[in-house]
Amino acid sequence: MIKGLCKFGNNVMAIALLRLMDERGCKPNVVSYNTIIDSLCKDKMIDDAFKIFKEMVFDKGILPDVITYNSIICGLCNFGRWEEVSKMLKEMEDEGISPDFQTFNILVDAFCKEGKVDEAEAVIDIMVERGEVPDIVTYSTLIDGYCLRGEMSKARTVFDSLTSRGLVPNVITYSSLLNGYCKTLNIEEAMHMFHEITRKGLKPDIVTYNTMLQGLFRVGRCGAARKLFDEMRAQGQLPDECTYGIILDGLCNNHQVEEALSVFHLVGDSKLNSHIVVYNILIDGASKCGKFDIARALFHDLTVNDLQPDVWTYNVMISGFCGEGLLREAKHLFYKMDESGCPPDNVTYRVLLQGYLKNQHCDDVEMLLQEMDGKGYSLDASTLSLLIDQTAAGSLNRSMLKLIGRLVPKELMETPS
DNA sequence: TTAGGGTTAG
Repeated sequence: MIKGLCKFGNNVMAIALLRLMDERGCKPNVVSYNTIIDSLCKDKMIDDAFKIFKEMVFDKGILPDVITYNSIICGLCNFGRWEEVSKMLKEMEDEGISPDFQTFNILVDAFCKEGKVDEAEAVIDIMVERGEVPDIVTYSTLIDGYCLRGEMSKARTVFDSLTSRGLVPNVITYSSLLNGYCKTLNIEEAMHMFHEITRKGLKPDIVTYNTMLQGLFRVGRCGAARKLFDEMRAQGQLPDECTYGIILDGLCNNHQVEEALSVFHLVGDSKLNSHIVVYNILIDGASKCGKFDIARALFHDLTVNDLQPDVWTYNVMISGFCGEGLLREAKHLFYKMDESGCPPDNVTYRVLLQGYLKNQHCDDVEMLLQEMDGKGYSLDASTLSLLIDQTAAGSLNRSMLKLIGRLVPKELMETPS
């Protein structure tokens, strides 16, 4: 019952049920608590999960087990709350609960997602030292980590080592490697992987198809993408919202915005079009192709269709306004997004700053830099070089250099260009 | 009667 409620995302009801159980003398055990804690962590409500955790331990005197810790550690990892992860690991050891196979896999995954493959490899070493045997998930995760960094030969080495470890790659393993090849634009090798899947008696799933489709669009092979799309449907794989996004984005990036828009209109009033991502892709595509009037119309349609713009939507629109030289409108939207409860992120600042710089709005540049400084944001390499160029050319006041210096992130200080 | 992996837009 608790699990059912959690599954439907109804954590509040699940917690209420937990309390009711307690009142009626049916004491919740560690399993009931774990179910709720895990669900809260998955719904990104990590602080609520902590509250329930504390209630379980301190009020009810129920001891957490390795599953409790794994759920919380996984939730913390997803938020990059590393210090707390270490704290929880230490707490586990203190309580005499050893991290298990899954604890290690969670850590490997977390490091790989951050591109920290060396750390992930180190975790695997510790895992082996402790007598745990890494499985296909562990290594597929590691392959993902290398793919994310574009280190395909290392990803390949891990993949090739699987058989000697007695592990059999599954469709997810293949898709991970295929994804790496697509991202590095090695479409031949990606296609080869794709064919390997069926050759090994496995079946490409929706993610495999989506990944391959995106790869084909990225290298401009729209015809091949079309053929694959037909093939996937013939194989009984139903396109999902991800497929839809990939196709719209693929068409836009291959100068086929008209085609993308006609697909969008053909889909019409369906659930597929009720997703903000779809609008973001089209608004971006239209404005990049110089059809900013269409982008504006789509942005306007959001309110009509009761869709809430997100930070991407605003960024794409602000970028579009800047590209059109409509700085006043860009600035207006920048303030409006914050008022609408959607605070600007580092991309917003980057986009608007570049717009101001390219249009020589020096006062606005300074104001924005100060705002970034106050909020702890930092500059990216390309905006920084624009700033430096314009200061050198005398179009920006040199007094701003100190402020700019504070906004240079550590990574950029270490690699002078 | 609870926990782990891959795909979507700046």
